[in-house]
Amino acid sequence: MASSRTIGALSREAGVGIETIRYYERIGLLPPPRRAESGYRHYNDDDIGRLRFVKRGRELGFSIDEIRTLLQLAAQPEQPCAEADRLVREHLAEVEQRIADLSRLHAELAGLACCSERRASDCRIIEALAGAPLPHA
Amino acid sequence: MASSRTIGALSREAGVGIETIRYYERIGLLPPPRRAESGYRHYNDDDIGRLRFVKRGRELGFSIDEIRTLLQLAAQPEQPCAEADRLVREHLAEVEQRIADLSRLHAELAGLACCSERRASDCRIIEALAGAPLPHA
DNA sequence: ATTGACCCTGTAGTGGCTACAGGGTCTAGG
DNA sequence: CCTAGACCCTGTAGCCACTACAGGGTCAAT
Ligand SMILES: [Zn+2]
Ligand SMILES: [Zn+2]
Ligand SMILES: [Zn+2]
Ligand SMILES: [Zn+2]
Repeated sequence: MASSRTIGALSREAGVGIETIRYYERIGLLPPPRRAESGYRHYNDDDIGRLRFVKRGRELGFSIDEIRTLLQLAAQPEQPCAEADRLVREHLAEVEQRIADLSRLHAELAGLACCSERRASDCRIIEALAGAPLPHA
Repeated sequence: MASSRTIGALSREAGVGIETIRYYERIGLLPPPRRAESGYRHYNDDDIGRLRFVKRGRELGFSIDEIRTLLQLAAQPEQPCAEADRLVREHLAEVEQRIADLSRLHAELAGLACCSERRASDCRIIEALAGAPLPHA
């Protein structure tokens, strides 16, 4: 017995918003589901699987396009998975880059804190933004 | 002699794109500059200062709204700078949160790597996305 | 029959730019 | 004086990945 569910039920089962599901369909990430006579969408078990796949991909920070590729790879079970591996490595490098950027930012911001006793004209934060040279201590 | 420059010159001096400068003006982050009879914008030295302030703020990851607030604070030199300090702390917390999120992501992705010798049907990456339980090693 | 939960389409908004299209202006060289 | 090319103008649309309506139709229980 293949179970069938409306978009609301799918939304609850997969933990993805209704609007988001319709958006994924619109951009071709999910296939158009069967429709009842009323026009209501009806989803089967494969559809949950696919949507959960997308959700996990997003949680891992993959872009929609990267997920599109991963879905294609998953649909060709006999092909070697080298490309999936490459994609993960590439994405890992992106994440590392973002962490490095944010860490640099963090250090700069941490160096600015704690001057709330001054007037704005002497504030280190304002000075740093306005371009006054900071003492290089 | 107050020097005056067109938008192209300002763009080069501040290191901010022309389209971006016009965008900042449109959203009220920069004041509308003097105009020549031709309609060309002309900027003075204060305008460079303000634009550089904005640029540094963006480089530090502040949102446009945060920069708006910082600009207002900088314009009131007699006020105490407690609010600027609070804003920086708050922003620092945001950055820390983002780093934490990305680090979690990084760990998960790193745990997936290196299976390019297999077929897609056995690929750990595909399995992990499809929801197959990973051995908890 | 009515209520209220659910569903539909289509459009517009978010942030922070960026990229045109389709024009006008300015300046240096010939 | 004329023209080429660099520069400038406005207005609009696109990017990403959603999210939030407005204005309607459908379904199940009472
Ligand atoms: Zn990626
Ligand atoms: Zn201060
Ligand atoms: Zn912030
Ligand atoms: Zn693999």
